[in-house]
Amino acid sequence: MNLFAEIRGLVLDTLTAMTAEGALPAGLDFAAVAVEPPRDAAHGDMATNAAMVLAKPAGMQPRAIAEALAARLVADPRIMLAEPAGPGFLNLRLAPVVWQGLVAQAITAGAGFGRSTLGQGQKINVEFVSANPTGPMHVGHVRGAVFGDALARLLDFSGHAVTREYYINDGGAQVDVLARSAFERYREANGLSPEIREGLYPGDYLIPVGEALKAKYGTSLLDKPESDWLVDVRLFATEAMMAMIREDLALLDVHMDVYSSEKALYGTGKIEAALAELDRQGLIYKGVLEPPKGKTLEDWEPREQLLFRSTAHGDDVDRPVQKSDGSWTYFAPDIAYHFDKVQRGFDALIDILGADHGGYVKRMKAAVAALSGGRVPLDIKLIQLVRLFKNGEPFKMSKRAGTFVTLRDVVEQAGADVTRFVMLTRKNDAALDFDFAKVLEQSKDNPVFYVQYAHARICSVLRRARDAGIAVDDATLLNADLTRLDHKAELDLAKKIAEWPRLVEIAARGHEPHRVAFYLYELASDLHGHWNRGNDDTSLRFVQEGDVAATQAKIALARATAVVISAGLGILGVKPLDEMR
RNA sequence: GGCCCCGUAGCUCAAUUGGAUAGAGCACUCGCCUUCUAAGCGAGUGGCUGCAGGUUCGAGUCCUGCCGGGGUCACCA
Repeated sequence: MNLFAEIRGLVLDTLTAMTAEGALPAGLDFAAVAVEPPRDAAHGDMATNAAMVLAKPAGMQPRAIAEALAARLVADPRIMLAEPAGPGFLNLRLAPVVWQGLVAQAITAGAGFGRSTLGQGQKINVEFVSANPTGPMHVGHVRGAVFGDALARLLDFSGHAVTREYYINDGGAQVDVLARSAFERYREANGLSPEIREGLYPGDYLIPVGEALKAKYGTSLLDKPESDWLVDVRLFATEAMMAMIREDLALLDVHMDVYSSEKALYGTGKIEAALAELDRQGLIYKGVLEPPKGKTLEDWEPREQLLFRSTAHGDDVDRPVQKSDGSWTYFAPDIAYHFDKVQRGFDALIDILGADHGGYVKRMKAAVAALSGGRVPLDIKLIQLVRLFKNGEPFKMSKRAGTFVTLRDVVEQAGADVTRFVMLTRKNDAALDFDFAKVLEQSKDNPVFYVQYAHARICSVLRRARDAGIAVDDATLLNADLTRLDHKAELDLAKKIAEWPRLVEIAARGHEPHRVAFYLYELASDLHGHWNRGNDDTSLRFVQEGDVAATQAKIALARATAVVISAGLGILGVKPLDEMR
């Protein structure tokens, strides 16, 4: 239940009534009327812009509308005060009983508090990671994996039917390289010295693949030409890599619903079908592209290629779908793949790509726009890179894989929860510094710890109350006399909790999970602040000696805070802690 | 050169999708532990939101043009 939406409903009803009474001209559009928390708490609990938005179309002074609206709103028991302010805002102050009731709502809803029906069950596909199956996940994949998974959780929480999907890039030349690299390890397993030539993958992670190949094929492949073993070894090695990738992702608690293979699109007619659909729309033609301006390519030569008229849907130039040797470009099967997603009935698609793929965005959007008849929106989130540090020094590590920091390295150093949280404390399109020393620091400088500590403190209070023989189970708390929560500091904390359902919707609408992390930090800050107020004013402590009723009311507030922290961390994929140890 | 992203306090970043006097943390200054966890809290200092125009009741946010940083640019995925 979004309290802001509820009050907006009240405002709209009131405006409608005013129209009926002739206090407002008929036919006004209320769509732009908003009810929001004001930036400055001194302005009240909520503010509506109704008077400003309606002044011009109504041909009235904002002030006059605001005053008329205010006079009617205060008749509602939820509205304690309504006063026009500034250029025409109407500031609202809500009755304490609203906030007290909200505490009960949060406890009742528990982990589901803030769940929204915003998505209306809309089917939405989140494609992320989609790394080449040629080795373990490395640090560059971590942020995209965490972001995609958190976004999926956020969309699920806000009422969407989410599918997490991984597109296996197993159709290109790099999986042939993988096969040859694995074959050398297979020779090595048979006692021969491997020839890891330039361009092959040198990583140790292929040694067990070579041994597995030996277990399966013995020595039978050793003397055969590549053409005899390439297909089998490639399949074997690719599957081994995918198994490893799944394990890596599981370390971060990331689990895909669907794995789609690029290679599987070849030979099925799906690529041809997708291009035929584009062709039917007159978007496929043979042509020669202009050389890129301002950049000299020595080996440039005019080439006639099969092109997709992506410029018809907002791209800057048309894009080749076929190489000069007649084989498909990477783009062609990806078009087919997105066509497949459209045909599977998704209402919206999201792709999460590295920022270095920014040049790919327009053409993919163009393809989806054409193939779905403009019905299915595609949002592409570009993930900026992560710079690793340790105590402020650039961090390089190369144990297992030889040349790069792996996902496993990061998780083993920092832990999954810390890694996930930190990766989500920045907008996706801003670069992020990840310092192994700082993220493990146990101080308020570290947002992960800070939020966890707030949750642990609340659990500590609950334990203390139980030790004192006070019942604090949810059912009891719901029956507590919440009107005892009458102090401004307590109501302020309840107000922060009230923002949660609204924040979920804003974050979900914008595909911006980082907002959850920032909100949790603010909520934790409010909790810590309130906690310390108990130092000076013992009447604000959660546990009140000799007053069970007051204790239960105050602990209900603490419990509601914990519920929100827990729900928020759930979206980030981080486990709340009951104690800090 | 084209396109995309970024530019906000000394530093790292937010800013409720166009709202009121632009907010946090760090750093700096000053306070708070016989106390439900001081692993914390409070107060203060700090801004021409890169620059210049435009749109409107109102712009960090939208539009145009510059400046600076990053990414990317036909037969790589």
